[in-house]
Amino acid sequence: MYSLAEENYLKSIFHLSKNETATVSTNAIAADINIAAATVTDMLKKLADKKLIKYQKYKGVALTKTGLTAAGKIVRKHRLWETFLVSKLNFGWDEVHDLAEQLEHIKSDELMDRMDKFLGFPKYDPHGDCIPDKNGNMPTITTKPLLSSDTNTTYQLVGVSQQSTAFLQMLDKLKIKIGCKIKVMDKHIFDGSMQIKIDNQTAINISEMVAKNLIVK
Amino acid sequence: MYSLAEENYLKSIFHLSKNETATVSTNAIAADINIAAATVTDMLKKLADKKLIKYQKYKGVALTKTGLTAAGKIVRKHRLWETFLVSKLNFGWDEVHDLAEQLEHIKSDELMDRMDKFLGFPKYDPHGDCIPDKNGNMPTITTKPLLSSDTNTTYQLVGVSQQSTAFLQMLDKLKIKIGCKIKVMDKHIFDGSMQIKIDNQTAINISEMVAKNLIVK
DNA sequence: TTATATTTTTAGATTTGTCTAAATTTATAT
DNA sequence: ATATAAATTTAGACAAATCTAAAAATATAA
Repeated sequence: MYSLAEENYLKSIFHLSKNETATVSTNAIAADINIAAATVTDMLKKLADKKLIKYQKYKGVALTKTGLTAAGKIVRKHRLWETFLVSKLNFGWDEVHDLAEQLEHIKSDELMDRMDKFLGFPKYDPHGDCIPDKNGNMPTITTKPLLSSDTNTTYQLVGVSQQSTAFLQMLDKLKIKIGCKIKVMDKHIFDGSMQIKIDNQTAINISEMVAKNLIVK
Repeated sequence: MYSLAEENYLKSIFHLSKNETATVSTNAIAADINIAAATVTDMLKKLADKKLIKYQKYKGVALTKTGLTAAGKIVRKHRLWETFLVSKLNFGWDEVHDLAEQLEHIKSDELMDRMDKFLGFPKYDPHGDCIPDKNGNMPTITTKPLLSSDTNTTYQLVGVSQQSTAFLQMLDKLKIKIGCKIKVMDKHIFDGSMQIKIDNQTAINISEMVAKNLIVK
């Protein structure tokens, strides 16, 4: 088992290395978790001793296989807890981060497996991010909810994650069809809604609910 | 906010002072939370400085009003989490203690209020112990051990005063559940055992040991 | 009531995770 | 290419929570 501090470093390295394939710098970690760079250096040595990261002085770090699955398991817990808080306790999706940050450190695989089942084995958390499997592996999916997409990027609609008549009829009205091109113009933090263009037509506004259920690549 | 360690001391003092009205001894706390007596002394000074306990060297401690409600809130969280684990995630009532011991330290009143609502505002946890209200106050209810009950009277089982796995498993075998009706048919002076009917089924015999640990109203 | 045992506290040390300030290494710019 | 800036590490310190061993206070027993 890892300490609370160790888990936070692993998680930070995990998130920071997501975009770049390269190594993560000491300062980046320090800024991310709000801790002095000197402290980070100390902890990196400790994590390297435990074979959780590859670390060379002044050269930055990367997770080892062990470190990656350890981090993946923490992220899994975080995202399952967020899903629980939103879908069962009716928290807003913008209110659950700090709480999940505490809950993710609860030690029990059994608990999370039961929670997973209780929630109906969700694939995405309330922000549209993938939930890693019980071994900490991030499912390699090239598709994702439009909700977690980047502004000013064009995607293709490959599916929807909801079959209700009301939803599908709405898509018809909006001329949103499987296979169409969706360009994300703007995202509003306030209510999760976004401005999009369908096949280069005039921009329309869709709610968070809709964006969450459109699966794009 | 109190540290994890502080919360554990408060909880321990709370539980230990439950029976006796007198003060709690340093050694009793040390034994309860498995920590050296010298360490307990240090922490008692700290808690006394914060006005959470009344403490005089060599004389033992008692919770102040502030300390009592602080402890009550922790106990509330513990018992709400146990209720959640058993009633929503289908854990056995004998499996949830250690997990609740972790979860009770999550910092968020909002979370517990929502959980309380989600669970339907339960009055008792899975072991039949009262759940304190949101201000940490323990409801005062008139309950007693079945052992001190009257013959030919029907009671309702509201709790058990022992948490050992052996005991809880035995109750499962005997189909004795929290909330069930217990009619006292006969009491044997000789060995303290008694003849009872559970929910009007055929009478069974239980030992004094068992009768002592069943709390009814 | 006085010696012995038990309980509690004091004193000093350790571990973990953090800090600041100074030194060192690497990167950047002229 | 070398001076300057930025990033990183080292060194030394600190707080929280713990420990062991020894001293002091309290309780018990002959």
